[in-house]
Formats: sequence, C-alpha cells, structure tokens
Amino acid sequence: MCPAKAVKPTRKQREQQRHRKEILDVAMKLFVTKGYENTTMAEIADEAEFAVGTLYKFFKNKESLFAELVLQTWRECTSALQIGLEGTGTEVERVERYIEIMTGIMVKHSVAARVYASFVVRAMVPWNEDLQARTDEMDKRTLNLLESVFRSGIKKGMFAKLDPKALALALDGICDGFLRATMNQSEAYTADQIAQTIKQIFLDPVRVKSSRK
Amino acid sequence: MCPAKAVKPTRKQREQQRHRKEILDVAMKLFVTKGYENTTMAEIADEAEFAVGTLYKFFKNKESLFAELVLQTWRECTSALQIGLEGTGTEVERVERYIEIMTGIMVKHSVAARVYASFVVRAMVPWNEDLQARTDEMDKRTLNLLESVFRSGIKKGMFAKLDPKALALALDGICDGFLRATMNQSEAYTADQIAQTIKQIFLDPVRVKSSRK
Amino acid sequence: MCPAKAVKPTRKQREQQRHRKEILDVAMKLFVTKGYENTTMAEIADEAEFAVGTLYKFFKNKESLFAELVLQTWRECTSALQIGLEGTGTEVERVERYIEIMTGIMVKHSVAARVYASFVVRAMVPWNEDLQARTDEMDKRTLNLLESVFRSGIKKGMFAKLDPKALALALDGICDGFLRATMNQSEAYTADQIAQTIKQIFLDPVRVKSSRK
Amino acid sequence: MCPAKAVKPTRKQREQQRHRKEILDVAMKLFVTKGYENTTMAEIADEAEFAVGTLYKFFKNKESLFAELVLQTWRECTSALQIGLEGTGTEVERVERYIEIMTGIMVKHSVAARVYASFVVRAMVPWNEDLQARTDEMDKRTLNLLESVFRSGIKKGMFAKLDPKALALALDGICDGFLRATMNQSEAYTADQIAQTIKQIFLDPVRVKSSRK
DNA sequence: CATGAATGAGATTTCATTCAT
DNA sequence: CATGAATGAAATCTCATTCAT
Repeated sequence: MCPAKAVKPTRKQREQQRHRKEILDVAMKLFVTKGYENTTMAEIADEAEFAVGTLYKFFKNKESLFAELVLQTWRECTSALQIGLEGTGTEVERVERYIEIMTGIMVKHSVAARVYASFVVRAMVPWNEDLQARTDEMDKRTLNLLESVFRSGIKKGMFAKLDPKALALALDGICDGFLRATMNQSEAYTADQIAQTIKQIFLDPVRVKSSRK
Repeated sequence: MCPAKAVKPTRKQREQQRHRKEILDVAMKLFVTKGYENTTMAEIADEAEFAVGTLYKFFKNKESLFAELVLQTWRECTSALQIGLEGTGTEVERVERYIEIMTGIMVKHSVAARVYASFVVRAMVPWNEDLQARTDEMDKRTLNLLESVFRSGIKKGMFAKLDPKALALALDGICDGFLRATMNQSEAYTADQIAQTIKQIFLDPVRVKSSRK
Repeated sequence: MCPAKAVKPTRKQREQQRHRKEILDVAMKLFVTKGYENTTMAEIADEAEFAVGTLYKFFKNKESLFAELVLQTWRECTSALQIGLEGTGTEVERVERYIEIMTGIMVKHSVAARVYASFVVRAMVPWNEDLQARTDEMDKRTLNLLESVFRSGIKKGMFAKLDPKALALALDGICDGFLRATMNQSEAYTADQIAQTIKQIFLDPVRVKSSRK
Repeated sequence: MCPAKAVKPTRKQREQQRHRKEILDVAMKLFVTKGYENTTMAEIADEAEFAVGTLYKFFKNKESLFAELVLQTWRECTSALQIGLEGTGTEVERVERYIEIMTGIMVKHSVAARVYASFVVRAMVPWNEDLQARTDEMDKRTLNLLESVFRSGIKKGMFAKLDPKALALALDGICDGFLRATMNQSEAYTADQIAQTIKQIFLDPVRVKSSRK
C-alpha cells in the first residue's frame, strides 16, 4: 500500500543518524590528529557540539566508539579492495586495480588512511582482542584473494613462478611502505603517481614479459 | 692529560649505569607488551625493583624515558643497516646485506622490532615532535644510503633502470610488510627464510639477469 | 450538590489513575529488588512502558515518587494494624489480632514488607526528614494504640504488671526480628506459624494465666 | 636476640596504620550520618585531610572501604556477644549478659550501632553478596550460640519449654526493637535502663519462676 | 642517592531532569 | 498530555610527579 512506509525513517530517526555520524566524524578527526589516548570524550563532545552524556547515548563507551570507527573504515577499504580483485579482467589487470584502489584509498582518504595506519600500529599491542580479531579476519580474506589472483596468474604464465602468498605480502608491504613515505613527506604525490611507481617497481619485473598485452 | 679521569668509572658510576640499563630493559618489556599509555611508572619501578622516585633520578619524566628507549633502539638498527650498506661488495651484495640485516633485526630482536614497529605506528600521530624529527632524520639517512646504492647499481647496469628512490621505498615497504605478516602469524619463520623470500620477490626481478656473479 | 462532579472521574481521569498506579507498582518492584539508589528513572519508565517525561508528569521527582510509595505502603499497614487494635474483643484478643495482622502483612505482602523493612533501615539515616516525620508519626500512633491496649489489659489483670510502653516496643521488636529471620532464610514459614510462635513466646508468658478464656 | 625486632612496626608503618584508621573513622562517621550512597570519596578525603588518591592507596575502591568498616564493626560486636554467651555462669546469667552486652553496644557505641543497624537494612537489598554472606555467617553463629544456651537452660528447667530457636530470634528481635525505639527518640535511655526493661519483658516471664536465685 | 606516601588534576561514566516537538 | 533526545553536574577512580625522610 504505502511502500514508502516500510523505509520511512522518521524525521527524528534521520536526525539521530545525522548526529551519530557527526560524532563519528569529529571523533575520527581527533583520534587521527591526537591519538586515541590523548583524545578525551569531553573534547569530542565539545567539537561535535553535544553534551558528554549524548555521546554515551550513541556509544557504550569510548572504546566502542573507537571500535565502531575502525570497523567502519576497515570495512570500506576491505570491500573496495575485494571488489577490485574479484572484478573482471586478466590477473594482471586485477592486481593493477588493487594497486590503484589501495593508493586511491591512501591518498584521497588520507584521514581514513591514517586511522588504518594508526591501527596497524595499535595492532602490535593487541589491545582490544575482539576488534583485533575482526580486522585481522578482514585482512586475511583480502590477502587470500590477492594470493589467489597471483596463483591463477602464475598458472597462466602471467607472473614469475614465485610463492603467491609471498607475492601478496610483498605487494601489501610495498603499498604500506609508499603510504608511509608519502604521508610523512611534505612533497605530495597524487594517487596516480604512486600507483604508477608501484606498478613499475613491483609489477613490471614480476610480470613475465610476454604477458604484456 | 688526566688518565685517572678517563678510567674513573667509579664502582658507583658503574652501578649507576647498570641500574639505568635495568630500568630501560624493564620499560622496554612493558611498553612492548602493554603499550605506552597502559604502562605505569609504578609498574616499571616495581618490576625493576626500584622506587618510583629513583626512576625520576634517571629520567626527567615518562616521556623522556620512552624517548631514550626509542632513540637507543633506533640508533642500533639504523647503524647496523648503514654499516651494511656502506660495507664492501657489489651493490647487489650490499642490498642483499641490507635485507639480511633488516630481517635479522626483526626476527632475532623481535622485541626491538616491536618497539620499532610500534613507533612507526605512533609516528602517524606525531606525538613528540622532537623524537619524531630525530627518528625521521635517521630513517632518511638510511633511505638515502639505500637509494645511492641503488643509483650506483643502476649506473653499473646491475639493476633495472627505475627510480632509485622508489626502489628504496619499495624495499623498505616490503621488509615492513613481511615483518608485520610474520609477527602477527603464529607460523614462525626464521630470519633467513624471510630474507630469501624478499630477495626472490624483490631483488631477482629487479636485478638485471646478467648481473649475477 | 453537584452529583455530576462526584461521579465525574472521566475516562481520561480513570486512565490517569491507572497509569499512576502502574508506575508505582513498577517502581515498588524495582526499588525493592535493586534498592533506591540503584534504580534509575529510565528503568522505571521502560518497565512501566512510559516515557521518562511521563513519570515527571505524575511525580515531581524521584524522591517524591519514592515518598509516595513509602507513604502508601505505610498507610496500608498502619491502618490495618490500627483497625485490628481498635476492633472488638478482649485486650488479649486484640493483641493477638495485632500479631496476626503484622505477620500477615509480612508474609503475604512480602514485597511491601521489604519496602517497610528497607525503609526502617533507611530510617536510620534520616534522609528525607519530611517523609521520616510522617512515617514516625504513623508508627507512634500505632505504638500508642498498642500501648493503651496493654495498659487497659494490665488494669483488667489480663497482663503482667509491666510498663505498657515497653511491652509495645518489645512486641514490635519481636515481630520485626521474626520478619528479618524468616525473610533471610530459605525455609519459608507461613504467616500462621510465625504468628503462633510469637504468641507463644511473647504473649503466653506475659499473660496472667487466669486470664485465659 | 632482639624479640622487639620481630614486632617492630617501623615508624612509617605505624603512621600508615594511623592514617588508615583515621580514614576509616571519618568514613564511618560520614556513612552513618549521610548514608553510603550520599557520601562521596571526596568528602571522606576532605574530612580526613588527605587527597582522594590516598584513599585509594588504602582501599581498592569505595565498596571495599565500606566492607572493611562493616566487617570490623560486625566482628567486634559478634565477638563481644559470643564471649558473653560462652562465659561462666548459669544459662539465665548468660542470657542476661547477652542482653547487657547488646544494649551496651547499642547505646555506648551508638555509631557502631547505627552502622550495624544501617547494614541490617541494606541486608534487605543484597548488595554485595560476599559481604552479606560473611556477616550472615557471623550472625548465624551468634544466634546458634544463643539458641544452645536456651536449649540447655530449658533442659535444666530454667526456661519455659519453648522452641529455643524461636526464643533466640525473639530476644534478638526485642533488642533490635528497643534499639530502634531508643535511637529514634530524643529521650535518651541509659544502656542499663534498656537492659533492665528487656530483662523484665522478655526474661522474667519466660523464666520458670522457681529458677530465681 | 634512594625511597614511597601523598598528591590532585583530569579522565570516564552515570543519571535525574528538562523541553521542544 | 506524552515523548525521549539532550543535558551537564557530579561521582569514581587513575597515575605522573613531588618531596620529606
């Protein structure tokens, strides 16, 4: 009858969602610039122009606010990468796409990239085991996907006969390395420039020459 | 001039140095397992079997205790890498040595590696600008050295004609990537295994084939 | 005069009263199980299926909601006891009736009993002086009534010649003691069993033997 | 050699103990006058002339500070009563002693009495199960002792043939009743007066007449 | 130098109450 | 009247740092 009704998020509910997002955005900004432990709930509330209590209506506590942030970012990045890897095209093209998406994420969404990176660090001191497990799981799936693309590429003679898992790790590491390098230097590179460089360094030599289209 | 002075490390002064080292060791262990913010001065004092006050005799405050730790670790690693790069042998051998030293540091001194890594993360959230600047400086010098090895290797036709700076970043990134991958996985690799893999992935394709000795 | 007015409890007004009672019932349950300070207005609202704001339409604040509850319970108990004491029968019978009503209240309305008891405790920490004064006043009247029954019973030679006020206090104390004892023990006694025991312990010895009917 | 040494609480340690006691005393006073939930750690610290942090050096948290207080008081009272019951003399004398000690506790140490009483109330809303269990255990032992004194007194024909457990509960109840009555009234009774009254009301009638000395 | 009790600023979290819809 | 999101004061607890012994 009234199909709109099924989807009808009340005006109030829509406001809620906006507020929730506002808080998350502010928190992201602060966590990224000042770090988790040096950001207080009061600051987040202030900046978001809410009262402290309001934050606690949306998130059980500081930790789960952070977890939400990390998971959200992680999910976005992971899913973009996986879509790229699972898409159409030859294995070489898919790996190229992976590189492009990765650098795109890092340069365009440099804030998210910092959270991503900052969480990589945090990952060294397992801090919230549940969160850790969930991001690890996502990472593993992406890496497995990348590995399987390499494996099938190797079978088809497109890549050198190397361990596909090692190739996946190496590519991931290179991307991270470039991320850090570009982030810490004032000289700003565009995503494309970085992607090109990675492709040259990593892909060209690894690719069996005859595989060029 | 005053030989007595040069030898003077009194028993007391030697003890001092031992105590200082004991504190640093305990702090390292705790920072690495629990993270900086979750380690209290009281814990460090307890574990090191000193009173809290004593810690403050040796270090101005918690931050400078941490800074000391990072700088020390960093200096060790950096100097090992630089010595490797500046040593004898062809450019290819020197890069191989770099890879070996890097993986050695990471696997053998996994504790130091974690501090290293954990600080890389921390680096994303510039937290102590002075410390940041000093480690960045060291890193830059190492990277420049690596870059110049690549450059001269390229000139000699040992490496493919790629941007030497990009090569340096890529190698650094790969090493880091493998570090993280091996640290987070229960399957323990030996330093040698990792070094071999990195050489295969990175060095073999990049190296101009005829350059093999 | 204005019969319409007397009957007027509009449907709306009747609903109001129902709602008010629903809130009080829920509040009673929660205060009794979790204690006053550990029960939040939000919980009461939730359980009663109203909004928080609605609670404040009915009660000025949390404290007065509690006060209403206590006063209501107290009035019920007090009036039952007073009716028992003022009713027909010999003094001995009236005291017996007091004991029966008291144990009845305690066992049958164990919830109310707990509020009663819990407030007795609270009474030790005068917390709301007004409420305190009002319950004290009711207690005093009941105790006075009990005292006067003892006094006239003593005059008629039905009770031993003891201070009637002390007898009243003693009886009250015994009832309370049994209440606590039975409430805290898993062995459930019926109201009758407890009443019988109290009569035996307290009444039999105190009663002049020839006064038995 | 130096037996004093074994007992030697350093000056510092003695100071510690004094401080601990000071805090407990202040806390007792405040909990008793304002109630547990309405007393803040800051108030206790202020009144005791320490910083808040210091309280936490002595007690894990507010709850355990309270628990310590209750247990201490409870132990004192319980042990006094048990000593009284287990001492020399006929059963009648021992019960009399119980009454005297009880009233003594209540009147002389009215503060402790209030904690005692206030905790009885709290007991209705089991709040800290461990603490509850421990005080219940102590109470049970005392009551059992009282019961056994009654039982042996009954055997010797000193008391009427009533259920000894019920007698114990009744006596306990009467004492409590008088406590409350005297505490809430401005007319101050001496411990002796109250003890006399209780003996008259409870003991005289219950005691078999020929048992009088 | 070494000690460790004391400090108190500051962080997180809760919850009674209000008020715009 | 009913609602419930928003508020913010206040409470608990932590911990880097100091200082008298």
